[in-house]
Amino acid sequence: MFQYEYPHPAVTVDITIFTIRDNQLKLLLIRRALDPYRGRWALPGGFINMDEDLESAARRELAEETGLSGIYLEQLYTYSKPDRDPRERVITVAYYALIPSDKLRLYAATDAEAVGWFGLEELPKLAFDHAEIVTTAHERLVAKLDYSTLGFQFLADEFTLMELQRVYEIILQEELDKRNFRKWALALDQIEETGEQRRDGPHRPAKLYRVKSPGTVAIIK
Amino acid sequence: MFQYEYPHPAVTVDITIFTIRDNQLKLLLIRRALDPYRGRWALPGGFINMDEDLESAARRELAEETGLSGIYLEQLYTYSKPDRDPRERVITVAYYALIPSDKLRLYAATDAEAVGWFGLEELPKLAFDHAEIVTTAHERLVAKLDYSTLGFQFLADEFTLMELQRVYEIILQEELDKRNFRKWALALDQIEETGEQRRDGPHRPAKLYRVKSPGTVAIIK
DNA sequence: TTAGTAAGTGTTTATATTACGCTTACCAAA
DNA sequence: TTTGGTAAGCGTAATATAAACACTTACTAA
Repeated sequence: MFQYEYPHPAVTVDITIFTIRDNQLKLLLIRRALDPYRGRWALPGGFINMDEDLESAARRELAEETGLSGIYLEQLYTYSKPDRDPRERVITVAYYALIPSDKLRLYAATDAEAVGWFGLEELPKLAFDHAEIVTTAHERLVAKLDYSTLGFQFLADEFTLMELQRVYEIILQEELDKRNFRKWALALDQIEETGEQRRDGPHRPAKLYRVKSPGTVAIIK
Repeated sequence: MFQYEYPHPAVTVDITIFTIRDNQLKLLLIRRALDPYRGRWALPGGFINMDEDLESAARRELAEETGLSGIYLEQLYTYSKPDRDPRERVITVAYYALIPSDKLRLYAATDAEAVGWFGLEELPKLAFDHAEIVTTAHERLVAKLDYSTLGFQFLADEFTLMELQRVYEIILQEELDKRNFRKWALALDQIEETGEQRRDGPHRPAKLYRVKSPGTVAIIK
């Protein structure tokens, strides 16, 4: 038992994990095995430990669900409506993470009976205020694509310019001009040729690129 | 006494309150009357109540320090290093607020023995991790000036274009071209003439403007 | 009437963004 | 070995946006 002179809220982290799969922007949901909202789909997350900061807690949860570390992760917003959890006062700090398409493999964690990737247009009804969190995370992702190199985080270490363009087209939901896109991407001075090529079908092979400083997201413009 | 099965952190809000005064961007600090960091300057803030959400708590603190309500307030970031407060585990949700220069009058709150406005170049040593919070708040303010109408929040209900330009010059720390600035400001379609003028010194009177939707901050571009 | 002050106003130039089609390298089937 | 199909790769002209730049106007005070 833990006692305090004044009441304290519980604090959780919840993570909106995005990836690109099947030419769609998808996010990871778990089906809750426990009350409240048992059986309902929800964002992965959980209570923080007293000796870890919030980002560590988010990375711990991320690793539990996906087995991945070293993933791009950013704090999104803190949600605090007094009645957002029926059990007790719970404040949640939301994060969002971006996973390269080639890295995704899922682990079922103990507090979830199922786990799955959902397109944004086909989301089930979510537990708590998670639908609101997802909307905010999506807005942030779309906005930040414009003025940062966030989009590169969806790609493997080596990628073609066409793969990069597809990431942008899928997230922005619009077709982009090939020549303008390539001009723009190269002018950023954030990627470089590896010297290798990828042969992939009955056509000219594509040059492979890598980001110059992987892991870091640059603000552009 | 309040008991929990698992340990819970305390949760506070801290607010970086900006205003423009004496041709400088200033922020409000209080001198702490209580331990820890007694006598040290700090951001205004305090513990949340269990029946209010974080924004309400921030507005409550803001009103206690300044007597003002209806002020622009935005959540900034949540700070969570386990040892950031020597008393116990405290997570703080930082907000920032912008106060029109004409509205500022200060009230000394009970937990502060003094209160004052400080330019960013002349900040005293701050309690906790408040220096880091101030830096982030300042970066956000500068960044957001560029793609939103945040800057208008520093002005009274009626203002001249020169006053608006001064806000931008002070925050961006650079001189702006008068004609280009006015062209830009009017093209935003966010302000309108009141029809009134302000006579102020031995020169041509300036037209007064008002924002079309006060209180709302538009994203521009 | 004159001198001083800040408000108010357009045009030109430079830079950034958008629109747009053909050639190249490779594969597979005739 | 030639031919047809496929996606990769590449440059220029048109338009839109941003930057540079100086004089006139309305008022006050001496």
